[in-house]
Amino acid sequence: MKRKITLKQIAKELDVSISTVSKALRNSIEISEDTRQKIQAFAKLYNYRPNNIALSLKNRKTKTIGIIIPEIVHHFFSKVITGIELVANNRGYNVIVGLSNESFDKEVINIQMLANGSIDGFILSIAKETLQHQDYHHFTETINQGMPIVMFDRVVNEIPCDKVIVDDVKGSRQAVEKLINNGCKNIAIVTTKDYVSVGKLRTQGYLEALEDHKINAKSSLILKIEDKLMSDDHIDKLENEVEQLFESNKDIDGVFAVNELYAVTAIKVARKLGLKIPNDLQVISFSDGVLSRHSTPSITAISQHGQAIGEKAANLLINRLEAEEVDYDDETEEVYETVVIETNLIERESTK
Amino acid sequence: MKRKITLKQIAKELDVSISTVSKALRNSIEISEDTRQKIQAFAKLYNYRPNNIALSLKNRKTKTIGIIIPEIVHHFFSKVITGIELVANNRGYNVIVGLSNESFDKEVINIQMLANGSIDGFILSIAKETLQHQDYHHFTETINQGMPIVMFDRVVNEIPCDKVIVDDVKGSRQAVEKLINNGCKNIAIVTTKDYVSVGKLRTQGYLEALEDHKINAKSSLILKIEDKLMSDDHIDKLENEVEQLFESNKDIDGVFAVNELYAVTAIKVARKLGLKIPNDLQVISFSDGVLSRHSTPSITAISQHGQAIGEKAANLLINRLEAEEVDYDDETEEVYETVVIETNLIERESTK
DNA sequence: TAGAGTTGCGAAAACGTTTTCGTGTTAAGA
DNA sequence: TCTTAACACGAAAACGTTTTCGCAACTCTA
Repeated sequence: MKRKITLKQIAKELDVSISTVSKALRNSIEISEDTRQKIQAFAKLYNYRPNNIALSLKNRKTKTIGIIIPEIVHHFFSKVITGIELVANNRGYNVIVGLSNESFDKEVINIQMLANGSIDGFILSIAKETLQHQDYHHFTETINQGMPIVMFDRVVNEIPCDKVIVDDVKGSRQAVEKLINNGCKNIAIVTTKDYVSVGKLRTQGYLEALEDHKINAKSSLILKIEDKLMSDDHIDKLENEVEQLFESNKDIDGVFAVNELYAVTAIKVARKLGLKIPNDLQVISFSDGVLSRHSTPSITAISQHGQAIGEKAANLLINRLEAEEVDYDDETEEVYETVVIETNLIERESTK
Repeated sequence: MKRKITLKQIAKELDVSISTVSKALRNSIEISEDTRQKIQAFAKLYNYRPNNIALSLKNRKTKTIGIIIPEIVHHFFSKVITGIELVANNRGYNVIVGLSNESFDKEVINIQMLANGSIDGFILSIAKETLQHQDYHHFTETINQGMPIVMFDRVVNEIPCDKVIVDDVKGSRQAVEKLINNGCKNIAIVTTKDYVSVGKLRTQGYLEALEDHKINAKSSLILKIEDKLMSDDHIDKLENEVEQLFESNKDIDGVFAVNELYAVTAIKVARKLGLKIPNDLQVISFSDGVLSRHSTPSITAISQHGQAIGEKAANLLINRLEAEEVDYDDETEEVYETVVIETNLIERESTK
């Protein structure tokens, strides 16, 4: 087992100085054709590659992006990572992933672990617990130390950084409009409690769509699920709640679900109650994942374009990182961008 | 915007030497109580944290694990990452993720990018293209340079490294046995072409189960799908092939699918043909993901325990990394471990 | 042949740590 | 008062690079 070879070792073997080796390998004209070839041949033979850590230390940048997301077993988030990784790799960056597990503490720890030189900047989506605490000091501290952050999806306005979001309100409104245009008269929403920011926004979109069409929202048609029920253990509890919704509102003919799981659950319950989809009941889901595509019937869904979000976020971050190099004028007030990625509705079998 | 503070700056401010600062912060008894407190207070005030890159360079280890997987938008792989991240974090390591996209070239590039000092070791699952090429030089080179690798799921025997796998053959055999015991007489398998290693193994398990029960395998009941059809674009092509299978074998009463997508497709087609599940047809899927759990009917599936695989792989790798430190006796022949994670069958509505 | 310019290479600093070793000062013991 | 030990701290090396600067040894040119 041969350890990785270094400049120093090459220099010693070939009886030249370290500087000469370095220059020769970078094709400096300072070095004579002869020595250059000799050194390059030797380096190739021993498969020399410069040590990344040493380079990072010298250049004071790591060419690595830190990603922190609430969970990874999730279609949307993994799509985003795919997008980030794609452009990061193309632009010569690596990605290092931390999971917050929706926990505030883990989020803080992850950020601290990475913010000490390991990475050049963050791309992240905020943990639910953090959103509840409304404690964002770890973000501001990081930014104050000169490390840029790009937030996506779950963002908060008070933090000065670039953001990439989908227009949850608009997407939801379009979905509900679709139901209305398809003839639905009693449209229910299955959503989360309001402290989940996207849930709240999607509910808002639902309400706006109804209002636009002069339909009175009925609170009995708004089912707000406790977020903890998302876990697979409580799936029957979720079903019960949805079933109650249907039982006490026999006239429901459309359902807007703020995520895929709520959508499939609604469909499952509806079927159990003898409703035909899409004839008796039409369903649209926010989030276009594997469930929407492959369950039967397939579900009309709002695509958030996770990969595009990831790509955009990565480009924003890298642009900022590489702009900093030129612009040493630290006094210029930073101006941040918020990019909205358009959603679109993918029609499938669950709507007419 | 204040840049991150360094030992040097603290030393300068407090008019002591760098060594003193370093020692004071590490609570060395060499430093007097007074100076120690003064330095620690100052460091705390300025929120000093040692620079990870400098530490990595000095210690010649990064406390970072490189993960390379074929894709991340995939329930199994993201579960594995969750497991890896969990134990890595607990043991003080970060994870850096590279995606091969099933491409040989991207796999090689990713390994080279990370193998130059960025990480201490790899956990990876081999890309399909690499398996076809049967070109594993990038793995052996990495190992020869003293960087340990742990492979999971898609492994190849000729590489000397630790491995974590599921027993695809056994799991499949159990699934098919379950179908047999449930009274199925004509069990079809929907699998991949043989060059996909796990597909081949799962087919083997199917055949073994039949043989064990003295049932003659019929080639007409074995549907081998071209792997490219996994992509969402070719979903109807997949459906056609499955439909043909059913059409030309009206007596099929059980299906073993080597992945979730094949299973839901089989169910979809069967329903279209008027078959009731599980009465007319029972279905079992390899891989227990979101589809098995949440489609209707829910699908009996073989769980591979992705998270457990990730945890085991991470522990194997870190154990090896930390063992190396003690054991400087490089001449001892390395002995590698292959851990088999038991699968188990999760019964749901698609079987009786 | 002296002066100037070119060529080819090495020394050293820097990035931010940790750690070994050395050293000056003070206190204690004889 | 002298020796020794304890104490408190600093200098420097090392990790592996890149790059600036300096300096010999040439090759021209006049």
